[in-house]
Amino acid sequence: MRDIFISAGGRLLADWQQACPEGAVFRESAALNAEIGQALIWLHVNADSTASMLTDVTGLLGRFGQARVLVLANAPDTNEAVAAFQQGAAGYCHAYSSADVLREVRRVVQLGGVWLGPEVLQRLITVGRTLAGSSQTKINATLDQLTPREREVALKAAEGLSNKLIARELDITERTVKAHLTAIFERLAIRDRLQLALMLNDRQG
Amino acid sequence: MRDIFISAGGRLLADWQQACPEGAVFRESAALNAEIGQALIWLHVNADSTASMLTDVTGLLGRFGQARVLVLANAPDTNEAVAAFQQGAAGYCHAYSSADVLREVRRVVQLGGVWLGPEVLQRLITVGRTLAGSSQTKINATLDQLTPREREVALKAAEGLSNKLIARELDITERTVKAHLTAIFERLAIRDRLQLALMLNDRQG
DNA sequence: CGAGGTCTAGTACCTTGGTACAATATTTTT
DNA sequence: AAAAATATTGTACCAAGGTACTAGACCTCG
Repeated sequence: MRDIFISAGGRLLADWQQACPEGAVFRESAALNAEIGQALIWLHVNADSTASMLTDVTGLLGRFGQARVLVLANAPDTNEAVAAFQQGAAGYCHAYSSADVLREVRRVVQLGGVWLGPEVLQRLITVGRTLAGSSQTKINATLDQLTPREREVALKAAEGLSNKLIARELDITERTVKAHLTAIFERLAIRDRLQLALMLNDRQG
Repeated sequence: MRDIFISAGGRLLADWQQACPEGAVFRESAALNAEIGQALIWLHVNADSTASMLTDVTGLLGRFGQARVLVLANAPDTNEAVAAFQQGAAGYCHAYSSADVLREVRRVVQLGGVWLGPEVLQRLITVGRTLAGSSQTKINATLDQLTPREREVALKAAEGLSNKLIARELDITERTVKAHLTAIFERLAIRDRLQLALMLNDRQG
């Protein structure tokens, strides 16, 4: 797995070079255009550019689906770290980490894992899991507004089943399915089954 | 917040009673039919019934959106615990936990938190986060199969926008949007935009 | 018992989504 | 330079989704 560093400075810090002797450096993410395959992209950012960092992470992952992106922060910040992970980053660590630490990070990420520092870990447990929970209860609160039969129809529609199939599975006519759906849409104040699917399948919190 | 215990035995263990003097017991989840409001449901299960436990958790949450479900396991198992949380459980602990532990669990859950034992915690971090990561890369791999323009259309369609709106936003005709979508459906081997939304919005791993 | 909610369903109609069968221009790849 | 991929659009057509208006059967609650 190739190591690619993206740093405005355009040069490798000593520890980076020690950890990844083969690493290549680019000044900006836009400079990457070739076929890089399953690369490991180290994105070096400084504290005042969270927004652009996030854009870069999503951008890179969008362009190079096989790659994994790691963020190297000059001034690590837990909020920024959480944001980075939410964008799909595979790791977030101090830019001035020792070569030993970097090698460890590299190993974990290369094996398909995600590298988390202790503070971030703590945040992800509390925030992340709380959000997941609240998301679940939000979905239940949504379903709560519906009658039992409507719930059945709503769940099947949100899975992507057609009216015809739902009708067959519930042993009612397609017309009745439509009746339920119309009621559902009105009660939940949404337009169509796609909105319903988005409401019921959204586990982001 | 009322405490409701569901246990095949139909009686409270000593420690449960000590932790929740007001707790009511039922022999099965089906017995619950009244309006229970914001209850705390303790679901007692034994090791050989993971499947039915999960059904009960989802069932209870479906019927009582306001309630929070805790699982009490005779023989705690990490896999089962993870499964329980994925179904929306707010806690998973040993059925023979001491009253002190139960009170602590209760407090956390009541405050909107999720109670995690140390082993489960470890699992959720490694497994949970890895899955989240792989889910993200899976989405990127999906988008990778599309041309840049198709990606734009796909993302907007997955957000729930109509063809007309997508056309307006991208400043092309609705016909062109349809052309892109047809190409997208064929390449991803799916039937319609709802399947697309499910593919691109699924963050479950 | 009557009011209201739930579940069911018919007919009719309109809108949206998706496909078939094209065609043209531009860019990229070979 | 030729071939292939990409981006655009047209006309036409059919299927599916959704709404309007309506209505009977059943159940629960005051």
